[in-house]
Order: sequence, then C-alpha cells, then structure tokens
Amino acid sequence: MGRLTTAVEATRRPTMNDVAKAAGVSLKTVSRVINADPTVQREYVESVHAAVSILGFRRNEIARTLRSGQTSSTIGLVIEDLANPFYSAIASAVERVAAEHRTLLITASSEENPDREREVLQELLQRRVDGLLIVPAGVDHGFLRAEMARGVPVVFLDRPPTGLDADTVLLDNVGGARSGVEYMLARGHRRIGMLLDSLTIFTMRERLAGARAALMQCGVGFDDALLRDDVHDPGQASSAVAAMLDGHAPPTAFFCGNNRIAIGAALELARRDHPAALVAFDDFEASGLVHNLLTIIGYDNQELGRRAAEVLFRRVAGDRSSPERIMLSTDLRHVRVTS
Amino acid sequence: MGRLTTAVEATRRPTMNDVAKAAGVSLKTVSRVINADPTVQREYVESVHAAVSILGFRRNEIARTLRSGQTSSTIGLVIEDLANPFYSAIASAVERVAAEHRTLLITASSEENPDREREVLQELLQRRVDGLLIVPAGVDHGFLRAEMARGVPVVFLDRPPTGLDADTVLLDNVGGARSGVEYMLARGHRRIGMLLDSLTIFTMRERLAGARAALMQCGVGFDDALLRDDVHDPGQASSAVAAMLDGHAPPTAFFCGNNRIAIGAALELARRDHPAALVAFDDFEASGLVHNLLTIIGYDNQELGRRAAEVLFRRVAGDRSSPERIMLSTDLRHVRVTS
DNA sequence: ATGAAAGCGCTAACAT
DNA sequence: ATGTTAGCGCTTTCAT
Repeated sequence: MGRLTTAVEATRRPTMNDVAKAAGVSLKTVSRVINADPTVQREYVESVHAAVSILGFRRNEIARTLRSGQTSSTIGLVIEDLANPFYSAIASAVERVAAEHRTLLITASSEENPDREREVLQELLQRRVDGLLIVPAGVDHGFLRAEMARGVPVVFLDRPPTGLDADTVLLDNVGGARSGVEYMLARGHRRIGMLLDSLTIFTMRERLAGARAALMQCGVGFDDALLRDDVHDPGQASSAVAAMLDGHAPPTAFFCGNNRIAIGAALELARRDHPAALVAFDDFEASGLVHNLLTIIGYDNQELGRRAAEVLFRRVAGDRSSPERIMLSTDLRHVRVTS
Repeated sequence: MGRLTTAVEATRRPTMNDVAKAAGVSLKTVSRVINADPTVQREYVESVHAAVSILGFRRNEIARTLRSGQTSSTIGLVIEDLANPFYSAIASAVERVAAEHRTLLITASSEENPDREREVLQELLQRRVDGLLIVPAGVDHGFLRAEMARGVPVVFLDRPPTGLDADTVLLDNVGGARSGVEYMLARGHRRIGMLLDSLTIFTMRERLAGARAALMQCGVGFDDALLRDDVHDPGQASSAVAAMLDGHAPPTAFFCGNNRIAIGAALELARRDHPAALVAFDDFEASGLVHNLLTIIGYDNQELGRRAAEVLFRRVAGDRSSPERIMLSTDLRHVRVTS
C-alpha cells in the first residue's frame, strides 16, 4: 500500500493557493511575499517562505505572463543554422545580453528556407516573445509590420529586411571586400579567383560588389571566368579552387566569401602545396594553421549579436525612436605575411 | 486628427473574443475553427478565417498552455557556452529533433558556473518547459528530483548527473582515449605529452584514465611530468606545448583532450616546424590544415544531441521506463598519416 | 497591512 | 453543430 501511494504518481505542482493554505495566509499575501513586496509582516514572510520550500513551490511564469499582460522575459532569435560558427557566435552574444536582462533566448533555425522562417516566426509570436532578432532568409517581411505596430520590437542582423523598415545591424561588407582585394592588388596579384556562396544572399552580393569595385578602380577589370558562386561548403570550395588552378591562366590569389570557403580553399592549396594567396571574410580559430599568405577581413564576431541585442532591449524598454541602422567596420588581419 | 489616431498607438492584440464578434459567432466556435475541429459549418469556418485574417489574430500560446495545463511545446537546453562548436553542434542537433516535434528550444549557457546553472534551470522550470537537456557543470542535481517526480523529463548529455539517477548520453571517453594512445604507442612513441582542460570536468578525467590505462598496459607507465591540465584555450595549449618541447626529454607526441587544445598544439608545432605527432579528441573542420601526423578520436558530433533529444521526447510522450544510459562509440580518424 | 473578487485568453465540461 | 459556464494560476483592482 505504502509503496503504491509513494510510487511515481505525477505529484500535482503546488500553486500559490496551496502555499497560502499551508502558511495559513491568503493567496494575495503569498503573491506579495513571492514578489518581495515590503508591506508584509515579517512573521508572514517567514511562514510563506517555509511553506514554499517545503512544498517545492515554483511560480508559474505562464500564468504570471498571461495575467500581467506583457513581458514573457523571452526573446527569439531566428538564424540559418546554429551549427555554423558564424551564427553560434551571434547566438552566444545575444544570449549573454539577454541574461543581463533576465531574459531567456529561444533560438530557431530557418535552414535558409523562407517558409520555415515564416513558420518559426509565427510560433515565436504565438508565444508572445518580448522581441525578435532575425537574420533574414530573404523573403518579404511585410507580415511583421502588424506585429511591430502592436509593440513587438524586431531587429535584423547581418542582412537587411525586405519590404519593411526596421532596426538593422550590418557589417561593412562592401568596404571590407574592397580593402581586402585592394591589398591583393597592391601585392601585385592581377588574377584573383572569387569564391562566393549563393548570390541570393545579401552579404555575398555586397562582398562581390566591393571586390569588383576594387578591381575596376585599379583598372584590372572584372573577369567572369574567375567567379564561382553557389559555393556552400569547404568541399565545394576545394573543388572550385582545383578547377581554377587546373584551368587556363590560373589565379594567383583567391577571394573567399566566408570562413568555410576559406578553409576549403586552404585545404586544396595545402594538398597541392600551391603558393596562391588568400583573402577571406570572417576570422576562424584555426586560421593560423594556413600556410599560404592569408589576409582575413575580420571583425568582432560577437559584436554583431551584442549590438543587435542591445538595440532590441532598448526597444523592449520602450524606445520608439526611428529605426536605427548600424554598420560595423571590418579590419584586415595579416595572418601569414610570407608564403 | 487622422494622422494622430493612426499614429503609432500600441494596437491591442485581437483575442478570440474579438474574432467571435467580428465573425458573428460564439467564442467557442472560433476556438473550434482555430483548432481545426471538424464539427463546424463550412460557412462559419470561412467567416472565422476571414475575421482572423482581417484582424491579424494569432492565438495566445501562453493562455492555451495555462488552461490546457500541460505542454508548452518548449524544451530547455543548458550548456556551457554556445560559442564553442562542440556545444553548438549539440544545440543544432537538439533543435532539429525539437522542430520535428513542433517544439521550440531555449538555449541557456551556464558558463561553467554551477550557480548560474542552477539559476537558469529554475528559470526554465518556471516557464514550464516540457523537458530539460543538461550538460551538467558539475554540482549536485538532487534538487531536480522533485521536478522529475512531477513529470518533467530530464536528460543529461556528455557528463553524468551527480546525486541523481536520470537518462544520460555519454561518449566512450575512456575507450576512445585508450585506443588513441595505443595507436601512438604502436607507432613507437614513448613520451606522450598530455594536454587536458580542468580535471574537474568529467570527460577530462575519463580521457586521462583511458590514456593512462593504455600507457600502463603497454608497460610504459605514466609520467606526471608529461601532464598539463587546466588548459582552457588554444593559447594555453600552445604555451604548454612550447614549455614541454623546451624542457628535458621533450615528448614526441601529444594527446589533446579536446579540439581547441588540438588547434593550439598544432599551431605551436607549425610555428616551430616540429614533427611531433598529435592525437586529439573531437574532429574539427580545419583538421586537414594540420601538417603533423594527426589522429582524431572522432564521433558523430551531432549524434550526442540527437540521441539525447530523442530520449527526451520519448519521455515527454509518456515513457516511464527506468533511466537509460547510452554510450556513443568513437573511432580513430587518421587525418595525416605521413608527417 | 491584508484580503476578496475579478479577470488575463484560452480550453474543458457540460448543456442545448 | 453550437453556445454557456467555469476555471487554469496568477496579478490587479479595490475594499477593509
């Protein structure tokens, strides 16, 4: 018998009412104690705390959020893929800022799928998050306008929104790419292979534009034969490098649109012991292992997330000034100067 | 006047009641339509949908969760640091499984701080998550027992819980380390430097034990002078390697407790053009850039998160069988065979 | 300083 | 097939 009753029976979770009964006070007094309202007798405070601890009471945030109307102390971050270090750096920085505001972070991956992105945004809005941070997968975000009007702050990172005016934090993609390519040109390179992910991605278009601008300004011109887009991973980057090196008039340098492309390119060069130079967007921890001349177009990769989160929490706190556009500058990091 | 009233006024969010009025039906009919209850006249279904779309109604999940009692369709993952690729791989895999269950993921970093870990767990429980996945930072988790009895499933990953019996998914740290070191011994290495993060971390103790077992079994014995623990990042790993190589009777090989240590060690060897061999836990994307003989003690780094999440959702679905202990095997990956 | 009553937005139980 | 009533666990009036 005893064993039966003490066995795994889903013990009902104690509510404030249970605590009130146990402590011999009213429900409201419990609420006051839980919320550290100073207008409660010390005696009551103590007995409530005792009851809380005995019963294992834990306030139901769901109920609190519903009644008090507004803040769920939760924000949502929509990115492409948490496994990619670029995005996990953003998530990590956002989470840190959120913690300072006693807010939890829901991370959701869109997997570059606009439909999935929309779905995930709906789910986040249904949960009444206090705000949204979005690395847009590129569709129209007009459907968020109504939510924003209802007071849900939305901040875009890394890529601007489409069909919507909202706070946005971007990198200086054009400037970074331009100065990286200018550096290659200054070192005498004239044939620079361009390795980019899909040009449907805003950052890739911008980086290509910056690179092109440098080439044009220097009078070298832009050779379409040296461009490979839709390079999604290191393996494809390696193949692209291999193909270009095996072709006519191979490049003497490569511009890599992101760090995974840089790793793939460096691997192929290492395999061939080829001396081509590399200039690449995004730093990565193992960059020092590259034996070729390597110039990184770098930036503080936590700053993107941090700045965006800061803007978001300013909005959550009530700031209704017009949308902010922040552009983070990049710098050249000469990882390996001699090849 | 018109401009004033249409200006940014926090439009109240429409409720089911508003929809009901707009559609000329009862609240409950709206609820039925929203929940796709088939017992509603087509005519009503249509007018409700119309009202929903005109008003921009979005069901309040907070209210639904409160009333229907149980599932918030949210789970929590507590890790050390989202910026570390080891953890972001876990988070990514968990998120994928969660999405299959139409569940969102709250990620929270403990930053290796037991107090923070506890805080974060409290906050997650207050939000009534459907379940918890924890990479424990190493304190006593007995306080979770009451929650588990109340039906909140908890699964531990990468490290076992303390003071609690619960589902746990681990890597074969001992076996992996042992076979890695055995391989080095078979290649003739007798002085193997050991680079590990803090030995307060379960995985580090296990990996050390495995390495030690291989050394003892082979009759080489364990030399404390070759052990460096508390190696937290690549920089410290580089320094440790430098110090050992500059000392008496330097190692001819290094055992690296994780991938960040491996990167630091490889960097130092590359700087010196030193031929020491490396054997390292965890694969990393840039491992191919290492020029030394490199053997990786690898595993499917998404599997840890995936398996743990699968167990969790089985529990959420009601499985009350006794706690499961899953151990994932490792394999040796010979990244660079000739040095 | 404390408590009683109402109600957040929704769903469950029970009519009709 | 539809509506009415009650109530999830809490906070917010408003009394006392």
